[in-house]
Amino acid sequence: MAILLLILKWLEWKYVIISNRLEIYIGAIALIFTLLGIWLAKKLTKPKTLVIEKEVVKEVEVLKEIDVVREIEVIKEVYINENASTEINKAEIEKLGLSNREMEVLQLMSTGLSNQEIADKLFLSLPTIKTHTGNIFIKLDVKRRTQAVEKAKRLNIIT
Amino acid sequence: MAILLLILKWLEWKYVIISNRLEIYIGAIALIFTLLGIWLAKKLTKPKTLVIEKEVVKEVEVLKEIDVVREIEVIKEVYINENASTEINKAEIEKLGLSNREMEVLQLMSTGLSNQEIADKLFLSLPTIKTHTGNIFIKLDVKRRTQAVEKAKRLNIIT
DNA sequence: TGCAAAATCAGACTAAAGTATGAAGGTTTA
DNA sequence: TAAACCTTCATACTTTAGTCTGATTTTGCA
Repeated sequence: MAILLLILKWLEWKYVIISNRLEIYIGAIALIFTLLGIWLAKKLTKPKTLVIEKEVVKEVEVLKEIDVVREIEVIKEVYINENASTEINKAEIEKLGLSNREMEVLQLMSTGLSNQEIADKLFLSLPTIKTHTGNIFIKLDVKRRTQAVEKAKRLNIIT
Repeated sequence: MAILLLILKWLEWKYVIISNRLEIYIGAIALIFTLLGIWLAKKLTKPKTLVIEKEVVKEVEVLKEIDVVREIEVIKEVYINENASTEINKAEIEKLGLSNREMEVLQLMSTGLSNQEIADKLFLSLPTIKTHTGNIFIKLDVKRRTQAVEKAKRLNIIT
C-alpha cells in the first residue's frame, strides 16, 4: 500500500510536468489497480469446491428371526474449502482413533521404510513396531502396509 | 470494456469541472480497476474438472445380541482444479525403461494389492508377478514395494 | 528371417511382513 | 483409586515378499 501511494505521488508529479498526457496517467493507475485487484482476488479468495454427497444407507436388522430392511437416501450439497484438502485432516485422525505413536509409524511407513528401519529410527524394538502397524491396519481397516499408506494419503492424514 | 471506457470519459469530463479534486478522481479510478482486477481474476481462474468417486462401506454392528448390517455407498462428485502436475511423465517411464506390463503391475501395486491379487487380476501366475516386481525394483532402484510406489508417485509415472 | 527384448513360468530359498497372545509400566480421567 | 488407553516388549507362528537361477514362448524390429 505504501509503495502504491509512492507510485501515485510520483505519477502525480509527472502529471504536473506533462499535463497534456492525462490518458497515460489514468492508464497507469488503471493498470496498477487492475493488477492489485487480481492480486487481492488471488490472495484473499478461499477457493471453494462444490461437493455433492449421496449417501445410501441400507440397514438390515434381524429381530426375532425376521429381517427388517431399511433404506435411507441422503443427499448433501456442501461447499468445502479446497485448501483443506492439502492440509492434514486431524478430524479424520481423531475419528479413526489413531494415536501419536501410530501416526509417527504410519508416516515413516509411507516413506517406504521396513519395520526394522522404523524401529531403528524411533529407538524401539521390532515387535513394538509390529504391534503398532497391526493396530494401524485394524484402525484403517486394511490388510497391508501398502493399503494403509494408500488410504492414509487418500484421507489426507499423512503428507 | 466499452462501458469502462465510457466511465473513464465521464470521469475525465468531471475532472474538467472539478479540477481541484484530483484525489477523488484517482480514488474512483483505483476503486473501479481494483474491482475489475478482482472480477478478471475470478473469471480467468483455472477450469475445473468433474470427478466422481464411489466408495462402498460395509459395517457390522452388534447391538443387544442383534447383528446390524449397514451398507453405505458414498458417491462424491468433486470439482477439482486441473493440474499439470497430475499428468503422467512418459519421458520418465522411457528413461527408466519400464515395460508396459511392468507399468501395469506397478499401477496395481500402488493400490495396495498383494502379488497374488495382482496375479489373479491379470490372469498370470504368482512367479510371473514376482519376476515383474523384482524387475521394477531394479529399474526404480528400490528395495521394497512401498518404496517403489512412493518413488513412482513422486516421479509422476503413476496416478 | 533372425535376433533382442519382453513376457511367461517354475522351484527353492531367505527375508520381511503380518497375526495372535500375553504382559508390564505409564498416563489420563471419571 | 479403578478403568481405559497408550506404549513398550516378547514369543511363536503363518503368510507374503523378495531373490536367484534357469527356462520357454512371444513379439517387435532390423
